[in-house]
Amino acid sequence: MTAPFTPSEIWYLISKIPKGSVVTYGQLAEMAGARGYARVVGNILTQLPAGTDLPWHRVINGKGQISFPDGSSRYRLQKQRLEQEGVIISSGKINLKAHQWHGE
DNA sequence: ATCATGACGGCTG
DNA sequence: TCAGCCGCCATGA
Repeated sequence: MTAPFTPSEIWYLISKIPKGSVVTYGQLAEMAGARGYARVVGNILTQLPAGTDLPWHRVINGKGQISFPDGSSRYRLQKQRLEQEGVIISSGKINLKAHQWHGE
């Protein structure tokens, strides 16, 4: 854990993402003051407990896509949760310009 | 110390 | 637009 931020900092940021909005892994890293650490943010999400209350589904990659194998159960769960919040997903892609959250 | 792997991202043809 | 390729950082074998 040599990263310039701790898991709890990332968890906090994620808890602040408004319903119906999304942010990218790289964005979270930047918000935590560490450009280039997108991958590490992903590593942290992997450690999340199964029934966590954090809205982890609002975190997607920079291409505007869900970072799970298309069709996998986790992919379907994330997609379903996002659509339920009003996020439009067409052709597996999300319009970042329209849904991306830019901080508080 | 080296190698592979991952919920990433940017550049390029 | 899209697939490749490469760079990036942490973690575990």
